[in-house]
Amino acid sequence: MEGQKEQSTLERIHAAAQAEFMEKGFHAASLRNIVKTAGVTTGAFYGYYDSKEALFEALVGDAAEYVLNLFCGTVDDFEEMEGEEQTRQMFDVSQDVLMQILDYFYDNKDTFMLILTRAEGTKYADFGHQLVVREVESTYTYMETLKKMGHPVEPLNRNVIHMVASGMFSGLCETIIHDMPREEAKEYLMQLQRFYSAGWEELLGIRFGRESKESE
Amino acid sequence: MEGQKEQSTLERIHAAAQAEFMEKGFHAASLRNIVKTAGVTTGAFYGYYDSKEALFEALVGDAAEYVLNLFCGTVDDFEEMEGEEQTRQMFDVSQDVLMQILDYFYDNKDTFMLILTRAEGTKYADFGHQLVVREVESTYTYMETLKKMGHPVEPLNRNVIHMVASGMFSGLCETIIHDMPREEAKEYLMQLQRFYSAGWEELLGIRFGRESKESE
Amino acid sequence: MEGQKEQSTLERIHAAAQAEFMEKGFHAASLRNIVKTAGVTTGAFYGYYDSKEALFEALVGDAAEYVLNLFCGTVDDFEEMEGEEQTRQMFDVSQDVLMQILDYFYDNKDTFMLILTRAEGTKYADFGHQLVVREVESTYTYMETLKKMGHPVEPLNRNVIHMVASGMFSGLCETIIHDMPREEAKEYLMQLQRFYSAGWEELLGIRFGRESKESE
Amino acid sequence: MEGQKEQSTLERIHAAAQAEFMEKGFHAASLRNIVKTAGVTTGAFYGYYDSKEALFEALVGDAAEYVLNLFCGTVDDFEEMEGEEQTRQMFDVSQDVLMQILDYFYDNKDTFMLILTRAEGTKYADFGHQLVVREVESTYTYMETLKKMGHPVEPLNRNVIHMVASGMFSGLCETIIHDMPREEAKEYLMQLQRFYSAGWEELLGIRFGRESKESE
DNA sequence: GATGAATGAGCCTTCATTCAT
DNA sequence: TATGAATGAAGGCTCATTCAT
Repeated sequence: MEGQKEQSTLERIHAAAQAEFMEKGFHAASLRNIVKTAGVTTGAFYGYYDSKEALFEALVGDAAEYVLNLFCGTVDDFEEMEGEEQTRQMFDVSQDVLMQILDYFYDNKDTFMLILTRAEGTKYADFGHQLVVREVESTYTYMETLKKMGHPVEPLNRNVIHMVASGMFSGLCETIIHDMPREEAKEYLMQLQRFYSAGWEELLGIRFGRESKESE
Repeated sequence: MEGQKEQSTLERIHAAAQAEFMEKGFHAASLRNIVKTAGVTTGAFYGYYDSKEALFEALVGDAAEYVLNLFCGTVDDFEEMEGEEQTRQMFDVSQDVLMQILDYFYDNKDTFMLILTRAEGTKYADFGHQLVVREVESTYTYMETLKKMGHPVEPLNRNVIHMVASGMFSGLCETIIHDMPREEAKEYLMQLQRFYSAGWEELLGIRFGRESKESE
Repeated sequence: MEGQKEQSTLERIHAAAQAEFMEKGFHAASLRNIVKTAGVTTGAFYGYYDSKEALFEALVGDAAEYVLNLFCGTVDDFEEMEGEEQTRQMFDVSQDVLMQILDYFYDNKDTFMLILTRAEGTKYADFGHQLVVREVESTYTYMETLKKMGHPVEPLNRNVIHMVASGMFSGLCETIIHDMPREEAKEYLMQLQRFYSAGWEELLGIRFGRESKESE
Repeated sequence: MEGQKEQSTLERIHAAAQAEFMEKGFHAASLRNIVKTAGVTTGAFYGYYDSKEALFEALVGDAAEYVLNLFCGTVDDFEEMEGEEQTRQMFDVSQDVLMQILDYFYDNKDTFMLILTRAEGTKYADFGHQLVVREVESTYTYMETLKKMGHPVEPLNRNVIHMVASGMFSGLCETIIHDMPREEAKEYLMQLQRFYSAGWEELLGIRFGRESKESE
């Protein structure tokens, strides 16, 4: 309270852990190294966390959950729309949520670097896969809806959708992984979205409504 | 001599290593566990390989190199074509090499599961990234060529190309990662290619020649 | 708190290490054996030292450095004297420093047994050689001084001086190596010094000033 | 017989062993390394020798024994002389045997480097000590003889003799250890002998007959 | 005489975690 | 809340030597 310069024990542990996990990955990271860097003792550490895994979770858990919730919530909302409305809104909703995620990634860059590249051996290793799976499910349901609405949609296997969705997520992640500047990344993401929209239209044989591209 | 069932020591080591690496990843895999499963002593193991890393390399090195060479060779050849020829052939060349890679992935499924998902801590951890980088470079060069040929191509930043290429590769990998049947996977990949072609056409504002889609 | 008999962990490690190194030499000594004898685990050991080598150093480092400094300091001081003064004091200074070293050897007998006979594989393996080299340099300088002062000194090659100095040091070490009683050793050392003085006088063709031998 | 270029298996083993022992010392030397360098298999090696120790012995045994016999034989012969004769001959006999040893050292330089500096862990570690002990015994006996002959010899403790003899041997060894040229080494050794003679005369209070120093 | 795969004990070192203080 | 010594299992790896061929 008196001075803001001094970091609390916990803060020092977090900082040291972030650096160590980032440098070596979860498995190769050494807890002893972390506490040494943090300038605390092992005993002190175990007063805060029960294990190395718990420490990793503390570092990334909230952010991961936030994105998961953000994405799933958006998808849930989308699924409650009517079919026509879905087609009309799809592009914008998608663009919106992707942009939000991108922003959140950049707001918590270190954290998501950990999640996306250093989580092998933790339950966050399949973070991306979780998002993709939810996306696939939603897209599949949407396709069913289209069919029910009498639109002649080419039948697509869930696996294709998975492959596409996985690619989209992968592309999204490259922005922070390769340290692209945030504003540029937003540009890229919008281009990527146009790319994917065109792809979906090609595959489904339909056309989405979008404002960002009036022509044709 | 009597039966063919007996495996050689090396074969047993390989089998045990494949299983252990697959289960725990390179770092967490235990050499002691591997040799125990293989039914040999550590000393015996070191008669074959110099280190845990060398063992991993023996398991995946050739296959990784093969794909790298296959892909880079194809890209090299493509880059030596004339601009017009490139545009005409792009789709087919691309489809062809992707199909070859897919086939090779399935011919060596266990191996590529290791490379793609369990290589953290080895030099194969960036296998995908290497391919993507080469692809990006080639695409960028192609864009320059188009520009020189007088085609009005929308200027694309390397990073966007990277994001797209990374997504394509990611999609390709999902086939074996999620254990899709080979023949189905080929179908999916062809659809994915249509998807990506449409995406590129959208982004670049051009149209590729392809037989698989006469209409329009 | 209750009794003084209980040794600390570190003391037990030191004692066990001293015994093991003494018995087998640095290289052949087994850390596992040391910690077993000390009644601790390997982990406990590495809380104190970073390596087997660090343990050896902890056992002998200070003592080795002390003698090195004592000797070099004395030699440095000697070299700052004037030539005449040097000749006059040589015997006494030499006797004094040798006696001091002998005493220090005996005060730390176990330690110097390690340094002098069990240090192969460590940086202390050339402890004696270091002292000898310094002695040789000093003697050589003294010879030059004599020459400058106009004394007809027979020219001696550095190598001869090295051989003599090495012998003197070797003789000195035999006292503790062969477990001679300290007081007797002092007697022997004084005789050895008379021996070496006579040798030098013969070789250099001069005569040192000394009180212990008035006659002749 | 046909070609002299090809080395036999045994010769290659010897050469590799010499190099490995020289580089790392007996204990740290790796037999596997030796056979690899020699280009043979471990099995082949064990056809020649029963152990690493046996190999070391094969390399140095004969030479060590030769010097031991040469020295002890000389001392034995000396001890059979009459007292007066001993005093008269001492210097020459001593010089002669030292020169012979020096020559033999140089004739088998690699071998004696092994014996004198790399034998820790073998029975040759105390090679020097053995020579010294014999020398001490002889000198002590000689002193007794002198006493019996009525010469007023200052009583010397065996330990002093040991210290002196040890120094002499140490000086002798420095020649090959420090790679002094053979002919120079001989010069140095003669100077060393004058040094030691003067020392003994001082200590015993007698005078040896020697030709190399007529004066006085 | 030679092979070379295999042994099995041993090497030094690091790990995440516990617990008495 | 914190200490820090200690645990005990496990890590990858090397050793001299053996033995069926």
